[in-house]
Amino acid sequence: MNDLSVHHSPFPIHNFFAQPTLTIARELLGCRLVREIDGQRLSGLIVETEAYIGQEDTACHASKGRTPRTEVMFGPAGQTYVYVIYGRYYMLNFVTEAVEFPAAVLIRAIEPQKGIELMQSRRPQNHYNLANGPGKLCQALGIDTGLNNWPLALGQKLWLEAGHPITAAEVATGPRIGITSAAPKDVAAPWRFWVKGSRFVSN
DNA sequence: CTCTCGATGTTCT
DNA sequence: GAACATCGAGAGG
Repeated sequence: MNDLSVHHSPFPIHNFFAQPTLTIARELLGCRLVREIDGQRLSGLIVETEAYIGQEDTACHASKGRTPRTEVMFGPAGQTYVYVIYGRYYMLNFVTEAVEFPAAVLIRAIEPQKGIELMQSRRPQNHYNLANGPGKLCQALGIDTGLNNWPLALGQKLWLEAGHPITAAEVATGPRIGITSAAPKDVAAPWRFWVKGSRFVSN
C-alpha cells in the first residue's frame, strides 16, 4: 500500500498549467485537490489521471470538433471541464494547452484526506471506495456541471495545492480506460498515470 | 475473486 | 437514434 502523507506548500498554478498536457497529467499526481462546499472543506491527493490531447486524439471529445460541450477545451488552461456521462455520472477534467488547442486532464482518482465523513454522506462507501474512479470522486466531492468552466486559480469552491511529491519510481503509466472506440494508436497510447501501489486508484 | 449486464439522460448526427 | 472518458448489482467459481 502507498498512503501519501500530508504536506502544505503554495501552488504556482499559472506556471503549472503552462506545461504540456502529459507533463501536467504526470505532475498532478500527489497534488491536493480541495473542494469547499456548504462551508465545509474536503480534500484528497490525486493518485490517477489521464491525458486527452487535441483533435488528432480520437479519444478526446474535441476530436469530433467544436461543440457547445467541448467549447471549454478550446479555452485557456487552468479551467475545469465537467461533463455528464451515461446520464448519471460527472467527470472532472482540467483544461490544458494554449487557447484554440483542445486538451485536458481527467482526474480519475484521489486519496481522500479531509472531510471523509462528509464524502461518505454523499457516497456511503469505505475509505478505499470513496473516490477511486472519475464518477466516484465527483459524487464524493459534490462536483457537477455547475462547476464546469471554473477557474482553479480563484482558490474558491475547487482548487489545487501542493501535496506530496511523487518520484519517478512511484509513477506508473498505461493505456487509458474506457475508450474502446478510439483509433488503435489512441487506445494504445500510455496516457494514463497513477501512483504505483496506491490502494486508492480505480479498478 | 471474476465476469456480464443494465441503468439513465445528455450530446450530437 | 446511437454513442457514451461509469458504476454497482448479481451470478458463478
